[in-house]
Amino acid sequence: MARDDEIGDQEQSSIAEQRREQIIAAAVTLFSERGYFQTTIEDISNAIGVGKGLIYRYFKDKNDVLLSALCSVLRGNQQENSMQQLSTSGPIATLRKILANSCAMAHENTEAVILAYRSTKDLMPKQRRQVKDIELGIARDIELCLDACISAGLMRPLDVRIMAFQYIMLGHTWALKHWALRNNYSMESFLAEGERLLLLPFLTAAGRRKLAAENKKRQTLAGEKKAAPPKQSGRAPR
Amino acid sequence: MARDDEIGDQEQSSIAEQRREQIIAAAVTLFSERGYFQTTIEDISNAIGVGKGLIYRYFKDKNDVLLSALCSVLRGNQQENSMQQLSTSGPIATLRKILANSCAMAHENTEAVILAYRSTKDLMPKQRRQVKDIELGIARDIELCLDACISAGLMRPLDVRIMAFQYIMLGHTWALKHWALRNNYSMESFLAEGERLLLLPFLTAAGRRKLAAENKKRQTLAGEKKAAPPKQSGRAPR
DNA sequence: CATGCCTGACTGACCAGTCAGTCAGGTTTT
DNA sequence: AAAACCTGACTGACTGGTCAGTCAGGCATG
Repeated sequence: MARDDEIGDQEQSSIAEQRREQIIAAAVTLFSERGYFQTTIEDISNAIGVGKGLIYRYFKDKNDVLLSALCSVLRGNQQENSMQQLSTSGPIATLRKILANSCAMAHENTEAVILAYRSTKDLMPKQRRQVKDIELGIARDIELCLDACISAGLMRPLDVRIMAFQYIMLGHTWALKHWALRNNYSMESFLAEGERLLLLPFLTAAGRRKLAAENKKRQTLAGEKKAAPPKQSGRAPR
Repeated sequence: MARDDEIGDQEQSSIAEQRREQIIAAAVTLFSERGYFQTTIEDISNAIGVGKGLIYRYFKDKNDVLLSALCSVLRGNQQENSMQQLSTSGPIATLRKILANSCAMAHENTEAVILAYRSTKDLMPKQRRQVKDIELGIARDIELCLDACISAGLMRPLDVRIMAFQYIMLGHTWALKHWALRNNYSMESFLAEGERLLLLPFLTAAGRRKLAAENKKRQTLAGEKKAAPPKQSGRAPR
């Protein structure tokens, strides 16, 4: 039915691989909305208009669907990060990009982030390990970047492991506490305040100079593309 | 069977109220361990050595048990905080106490914190509101304390709402990411680094003086009770 | 014997996972 | 080119099992 009209942006060729992706996509949506245990395999198969039995051609069992869904979610933002990890711009720019990506990702996939916190424990221990290793990988990347800033004299020495998790948690907080924050902040203002809390205070004089220079450059370079660099946070009225 | 031998430390008089507490305690433990959907009502009743039907004398249905369990968990640390909110010592000391309580609570009730993140969505919308209101109350308390610090000139102005959630999330992070942090940090070293990230950088000169004075006083006052005030974080080897 | 705490067998709904069977498309044979 | 044959993706009725919630009856106490 709707098989041929939505391919084209997919790089995966194999038709079987496409089905797999399709199932995972539906699973992420449904698990996010209703939770793992309140979603039946039939819900998933109905969502993509196939029979129940077909799911079991592609996945061992329901738990296997969950594992794939969670991995897909987690890898979603790991990729975005590591792509630009040792980017051409300096380590401070990279750090900012990490914060920005983390928030943007949490903004667009709020439900998926929540799903990860909700359902990781429903996996078997070995699968849980797998999911955690992905997150550790993300943390490691951030640590490297922080280390780079510190040894370049741009940032004061600090515990990079804990700071890395603070960086990760900034985006997660935006997703997990959206019910308390969304009314009062835009994602941009939240991110700006995040930088003010997790980046600015730890820069050395040199680091601050670098940051200012980057801001200036970006301002001139981008011209009028965006009015002003985020400066004031949108504090809530009440 | 095991009905009479474990009462006595309970201050609640009504025998019915005691049963309720007993059920909630068992529910918190079991839900934490296995999750809401993988815990049966019979599991709970067996855990306290009563029949299944009895649970329904005290709770409308299984969901009602979950609500009570979650509220019990959340109220656990709200109380501890607000007790000392407008404490006799200054607002900075209070702020530190909030961080310390948050971490200590997360340390002792790791599973319960995780439970809250896992299962709040399994409540009905109205009940969910209830749980969130409790957390908003906690945030409000912290905001007040931050405001007090700022208007006393001890802390530089910042967005107190977001900072309040950073404070809450510090403890939650200790619980949620314990699998990555517990090997490398003691709760004390984590807390110390937390202060270094979320308190110290935002103090004014006056604030830092105040903090130093408090540390000194506590050091002399407590004598040799504890060797040194936390100074170096225990960064991990690998 | 009456009151009320308590029990656990029972019911009905629900669902993961299975499997015999269908059918559209391709390949070989005539 | 037509007929016979094959393949494997796909279906959905079915099974076996689980569990929330009920209720008739048990037991203890006053």
